[in-house]
Amino acid sequence: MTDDRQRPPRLVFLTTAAERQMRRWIARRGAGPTSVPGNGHGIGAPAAGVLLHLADHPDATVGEVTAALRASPAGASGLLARMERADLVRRRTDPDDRRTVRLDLTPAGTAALDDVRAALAELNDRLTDGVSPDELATVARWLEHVTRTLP
Amino acid sequence: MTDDRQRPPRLVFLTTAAERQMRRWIARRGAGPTSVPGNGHGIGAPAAGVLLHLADHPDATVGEVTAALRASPAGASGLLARMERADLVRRRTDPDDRRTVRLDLTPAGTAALDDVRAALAELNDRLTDGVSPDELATVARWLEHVTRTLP
DNA sequence: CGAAGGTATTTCGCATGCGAAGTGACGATG
DNA sequence: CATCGTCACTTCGCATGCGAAATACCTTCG
Repeated sequence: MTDDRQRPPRLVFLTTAAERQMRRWIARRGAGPTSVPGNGHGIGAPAAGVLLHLADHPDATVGEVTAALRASPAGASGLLARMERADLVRRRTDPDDRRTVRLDLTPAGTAALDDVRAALAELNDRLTDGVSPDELATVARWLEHVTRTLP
Repeated sequence: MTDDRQRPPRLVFLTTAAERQMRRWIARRGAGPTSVPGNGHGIGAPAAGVLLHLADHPDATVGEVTAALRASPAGASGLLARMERADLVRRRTDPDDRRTVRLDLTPAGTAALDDVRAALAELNDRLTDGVSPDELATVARWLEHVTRTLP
C-alpha cells in the first residue's frame, strides 16, 4: 500500500491482470459436459473461441480460425489438435487444395456451444455491470487501438 | 466481412487479443542482453514484472511477488525458478521463517532493468498515443473493475 | 511436549502460446 | 515437365499459467 502513485496507470499490467482473471473465470466455470461429467471442465477460453467461430463459419480453415482468434499458426494448430482429441472438432483435408484443412464441429462440439454461449453471456454481464455504454465503447475502442497499433 | 454486427463489443475477445499483442511485442522486443547477446531476447512480460517489483521491493518474498503479479503461487514459483536459472534473481531462505523464500536481483537482473524500463516506457507511449487522459482513466477503471469483480 | 492445524512454496500434469524449422502441396517459370 | 518459390499447416522446444497434491515449516492447544 505504499506505492499507489505509479507514474502511468500501468495499462500493460492492468490489461494482463484482467485477461488472466477472465481466463481463470472461464476455465473454472468450465462450460463443459464435454468428456468427463465428474470433473466438470473441459473447455478453456481459446477453445470456446474456436467453437463460437465454427458455429458462425462452418468449414472454416485453420488459417481462418488463426486469423479470427489473432493467434499464431502454431498455437492454433496445437489448440485444434487438442480439440480434435477431445472430440470437439473434426479436421478434414480440403479436396481442392490438399494443403488446407477444413474444420467442423462434432456433435459434442455443437452440444458444448450452449454452455459456452451461456458462460460468455454471464461473463459479459459481469464485465459490463455498472459501466455505461459510453465507457464500454471507449474501452472497446482502446482495445482495438492496441491490437491495431502494436507490430 | 459478413458479421460485423456482433451483439456486444465482445470485450472478452478484445481484451484477450490486446493482451496477447502486448505479450508478443514485449517478447519480440526482448529487452535482454541477459544471456546470449546474439539472439536478443531473454525476458518476457512476466519476468519483466518480477524485475520491476523487486527493484521497488527488495527482499520481497515469493508470496509478495505472487500477489503483486496477480499470479498463482504455482505460476510464480515456476517463473522464479526459470529466472533463477537465467541468473536474473536469487532465492534465499528466510532465516526467521524457513518456509518463506526471499528474492533479490542478481547483477544481471539489475542490469536488465534499464532495458525493461525503456521497453515498458516505449510500449506505454504506443498504447496511450492518441488517446485522451480521460479515456485512459476510463479504460484503467474498467480493467480494475474486471480484476475486482470476477471471483 | 506433541499432535493438529495452518502457512509458504514447490512439484506435477496439463493447457496455452510463440518462434523456428520442418513437411507436403500448389503454381509459375524456364 | 523439372525446379523453384510460396503457401498451409504441423512439429519441436520452450515459456507461461493453473489447480491439485505434496513438502517443509511454523503455531497452537491440550
